[in-house]
Amino acid sequence: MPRSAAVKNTPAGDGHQATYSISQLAREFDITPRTIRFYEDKGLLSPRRAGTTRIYNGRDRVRLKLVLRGKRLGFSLREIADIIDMYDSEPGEVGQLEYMLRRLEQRRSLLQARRRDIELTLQELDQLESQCRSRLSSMRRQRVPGGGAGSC
Amino acid sequence: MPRSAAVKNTPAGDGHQATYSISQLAREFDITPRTIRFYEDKGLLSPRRAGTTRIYNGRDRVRLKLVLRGKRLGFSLREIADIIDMYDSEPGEVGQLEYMLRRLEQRRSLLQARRRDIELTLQELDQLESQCRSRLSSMRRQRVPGGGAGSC
DNA sequence: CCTTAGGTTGACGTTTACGTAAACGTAATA
DNA sequence: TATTACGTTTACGTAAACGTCAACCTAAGG
Repeated sequence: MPRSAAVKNTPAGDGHQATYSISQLAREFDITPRTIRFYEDKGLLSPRRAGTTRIYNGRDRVRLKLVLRGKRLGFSLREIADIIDMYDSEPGEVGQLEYMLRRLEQRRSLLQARRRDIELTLQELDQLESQCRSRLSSMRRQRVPGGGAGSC
Repeated sequence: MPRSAAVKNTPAGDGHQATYSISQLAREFDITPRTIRFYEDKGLLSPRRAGTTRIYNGRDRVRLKLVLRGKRLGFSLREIADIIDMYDSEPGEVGQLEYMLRRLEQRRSLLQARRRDIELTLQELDQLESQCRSRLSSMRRQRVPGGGAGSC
């Protein structure tokens, strides 16, 4: 045997899903195993166990991805847990479904507001950049046009 | 005199800018005075003083607005300080300007990535919502169509 | 004069999201 | 057999971003 069955176990054509070790996922998403265990402690993940060792499947991996995306968007782990749980909650009764619809609507408007924030900021970056460029070109017209880094 | 010159001092037509007390700003942006002082402590604000009392002008208010927008976008106060300082930094030399252009470009791509995250999430919300709705309608077709809240 | 409504500076407490280290088990490899 | 690489739990440490007092000053109003 070569010395590593790593990267992805049982990706074969049979019924088994691909599985991952904690450090494989950590490497893939550039976080530490500690972080992944911490997320599990907060109820965001619940991988299978082989004895004491954690084994993650494709669904676990997707959940982790969602967690990290939520973090990039500035949500707390508690909020993320709430959101993710909506993804794979069983239907339940009518009241539950209506409640969920209301919460989805809240999320939507919040995300739209955030997107608006981003677009405003991007516009301001554009302004700053053009100011920068015009200053630069006016400076270059006046003095030492050959300076700067990379010219040597 | 009525008992409050509050809301906005000297908004008149002379040279003075509008000024604000700390609690006025706190109310306007729905944060506490403590938060505003904390931001000052971190170098994000530097209002004028009348004796010991802080007095904020229009520019201070705009800075605070930018801080809060940065927070909504998930930036740390240190990052926000770095960004905001670019807004009103004096031109400086060519190297500085080029450095600033590179940082602007980094910010831009980061914000674009975040916007992409948001759009993905919004799409998923759409999917969830339509799943919800179809389940709801199929449930209503089968049983007690007159239920729910607000019907009494 | 006393209260009330605002302002100030410490200073310690709290929550979140991990980092870091100790102490241990296990399986493959030199 | 000893090392190396990976895994585990438990526990304490920490940085960020405030909250929450306490103790004080100060101008306006009844």
